[in-house]
Amino acid sequence: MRSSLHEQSQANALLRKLSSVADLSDEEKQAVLDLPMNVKVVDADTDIVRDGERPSVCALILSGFVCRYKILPDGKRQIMGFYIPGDIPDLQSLHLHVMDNSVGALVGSSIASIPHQNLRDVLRRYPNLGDILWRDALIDAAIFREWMIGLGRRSAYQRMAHVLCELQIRLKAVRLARENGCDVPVTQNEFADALGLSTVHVNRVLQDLRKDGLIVLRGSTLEIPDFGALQAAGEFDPTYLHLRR
Amino acid sequence: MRSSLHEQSQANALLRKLSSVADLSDEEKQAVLDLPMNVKVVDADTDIVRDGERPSVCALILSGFVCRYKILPDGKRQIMGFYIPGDIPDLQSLHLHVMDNSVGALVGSSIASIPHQNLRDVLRRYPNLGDILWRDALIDAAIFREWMIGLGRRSAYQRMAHVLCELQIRLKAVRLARENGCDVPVTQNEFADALGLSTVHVNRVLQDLRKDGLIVLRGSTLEIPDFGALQAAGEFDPTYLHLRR
DNA sequence: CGTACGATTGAGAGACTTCAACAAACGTGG
DNA sequence: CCACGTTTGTTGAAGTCTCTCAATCGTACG
Repeated sequence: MRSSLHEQSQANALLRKLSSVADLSDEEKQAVLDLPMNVKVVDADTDIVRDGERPSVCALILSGFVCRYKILPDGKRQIMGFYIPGDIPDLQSLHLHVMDNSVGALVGSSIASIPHQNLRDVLRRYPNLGDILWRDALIDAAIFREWMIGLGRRSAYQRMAHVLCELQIRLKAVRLARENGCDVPVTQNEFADALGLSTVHVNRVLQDLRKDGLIVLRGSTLEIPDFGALQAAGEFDPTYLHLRR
Repeated sequence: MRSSLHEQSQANALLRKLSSVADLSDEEKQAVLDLPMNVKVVDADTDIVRDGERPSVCALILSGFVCRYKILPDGKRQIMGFYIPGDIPDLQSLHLHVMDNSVGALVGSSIASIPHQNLRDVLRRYPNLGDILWRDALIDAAIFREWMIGLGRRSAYQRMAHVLCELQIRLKAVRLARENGCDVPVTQNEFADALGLSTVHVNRVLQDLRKDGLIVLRGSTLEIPDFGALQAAGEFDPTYLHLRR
């Protein structure tokens, strides 16, 4: 049997995520559940896919926390996005054969590999499902654009506030956040590489946000006492996430 | 008749573009040519789609030069990409109903509107064509990522060199560039908003690039005497454009 | 031939970086 | 369960890339 109870609960991460951006019929849901998945557990700081590779599977995140990044010739790193359970950070490999960036786990994560071929078969059979995944890829792109805006035109303080709002909302959409906070297993160094800043400056900006009472951050535990205030500080408008309702 | 000779030559812009990233069968080509298109001419500095709108058509660029941008609450602008003939800058609207950015013409341009419904019908009928457009959207996203890298981790000088390389290669892919140069109808102010810089600094960086013999730029006419040198200066690696061969 | 937009220049200011050191937290083995 | 090493966070000071302001210059077009 393809869909053991165990695998179903795993695929649910994907269903939960897809449901947060679109409607699925029961038949489509079952088709997703029937997708063959090879689960593996990866340690923190381990690559899931590497720049230049030509994957034949897609990686669905079941648990953990993952980022997309690229290392420049001079060793600098740019993190281009964070990915959470339910996300498929290398969905692009379905149509773009060579990876132009790497994907790595920030903490121990469990990852399900879905062969491209099976995915393609299902999408041909259920075109609506294809549209939903396409839509998902477009939301990914919308997030890139929003980050570009931050990198190009927002201050360090705003950028940090913005990314924390984004993570809170995205985690909440898949029920992985508390009402006024969430778990953000991202080091200051990683935030720096995501926000185009130095680690030192990230540290100072976080202190400012704390001083202003916008966040309480101890280790990876983030509390947001007043989301509206943080949102205003970061000019965060969730439209770009294209969540339903 | 849908496909008059005139319209065919227009749709060719799209075919030329799609052919630069994937293979199309004759039947698929004809399906593209048969797409109904409503052509309009827009002036420079005119919006084609606006942030917040819910378009029911996609805009195919037949001629001209277009950018995707967003205005921030404080009036700052971030340009998130340049679009050239053959591009469909608002293809996302097919699956993302609300625009989260605007698209505007930088110079007088002619734009063909293709109703979503017709596009959807063709893509259902020719799933391979759907994959090709999806692929195109993924390349768009890859360009966003590359710009993010620039904004986050590259110097102003590198960023400028990089964007000029990108434009030259993309224009060449649709036969709109000379062997060692092209026409770039972008003001220094617009480059500034694209690269996350001030106009003044763009001006100085351009002078540096000229001084170093990497570019000859008079008005909108760009000459690149030694592409390899400009490429090296901007750390430009065309992989992310996912062009064929 | 004036007007307007884009390009250019100079000078001073500011946000963020780099370097370098130290403190705290964490995990792991004895 | 403590000791120790490694990772992560914090602080200070000096430096720099890029910005802002504000004026001037060039040039295309009506």
